Amino acid sequence: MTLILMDATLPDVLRDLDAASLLRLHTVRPTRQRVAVVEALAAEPNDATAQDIHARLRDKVGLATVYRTLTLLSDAGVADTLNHRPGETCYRLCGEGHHHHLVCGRCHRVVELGDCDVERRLKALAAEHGFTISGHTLELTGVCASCR
Amino acid sequence: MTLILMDATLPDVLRDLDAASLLRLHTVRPTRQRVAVVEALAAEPNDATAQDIHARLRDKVGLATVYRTLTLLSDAGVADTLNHRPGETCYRLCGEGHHHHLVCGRCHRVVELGDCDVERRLKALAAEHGFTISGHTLELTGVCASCR
DNA sequence: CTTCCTGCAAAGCATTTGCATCCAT
DNA sequence: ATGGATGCAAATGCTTTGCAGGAAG
Repeated sequence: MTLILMDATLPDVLRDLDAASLLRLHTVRPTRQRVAVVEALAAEPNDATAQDIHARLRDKVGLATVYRTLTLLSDAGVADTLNHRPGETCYRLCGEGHHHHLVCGRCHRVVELGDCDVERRLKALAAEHGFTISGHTLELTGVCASCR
Repeated sequence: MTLILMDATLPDVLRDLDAASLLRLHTVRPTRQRVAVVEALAAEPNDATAQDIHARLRDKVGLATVYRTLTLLSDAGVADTLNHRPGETCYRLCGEGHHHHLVCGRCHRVVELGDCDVERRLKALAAEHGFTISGHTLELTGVCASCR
């Protein structure tokens, strides 16, 4: 069940399952604040920082709770943690599909790549080391065409 | 010339080139502090944070200068920036070969992977988007065998 | 009731910045 | 001399924590 969710795309997850049910599935008590955070996370087109989420939920959820909730969601396997940027941690709901980015080191432009077959190889590689992969981040650093 | 350095392994870089020459090659003025930082970076077995470097250079280089120097080295293409961990930025000299990690989300154990042919594919992929790649980080998140 | 959550404000850290001083050309 | 580099300390900004009040089972 969980696995199915993990592989589904975000729209699918939300179509079939409300935030509260998603939380229960992962043995996380669905409080008002947690539901709000999950929904905010789902509403975010890409990744979101705790600050981003809190901005959407002003007056509804305290900043500290947003931080605590995101950590909780990550531990529970509901959200993935991304460390793209130095100084802040990004989150996204699991099951949105992996994102690969091309980051220009000069202008910081970001090109988003779709899934590719590299992915399949990575999972096989991880399996050889006894790992069960729940997510990954690939960051390519370089200079984009226009900057060059 | 630069390219050769980028592809060499760390020991090679240090065998043929002292820190000062390495800096000059990248048009960076080799001050006493910068040379010290490069050497400290080379002495570090894996990645190092600014704090790590500063710990090795107590009384020799101020913390602020370590930060400024690492940023400079990264911009100049002497060092790569890694965002493994939330809250702190890691650096390593370019040319140490790319590191791939398997990170256990539960016990945080890290398994280091050697280079693999996935790399070649990534560069081709980036080229299709007009990017010139100088480095990359791949982070796989999951649960290791013993935790499972 | 009892346990877990939350909010608020007060820390905690890594990192950056302002400014006076110092160094190299 | 002159522009860049450094050190120190103050300031930032993200994140965590302590604690008292609240919600859920």
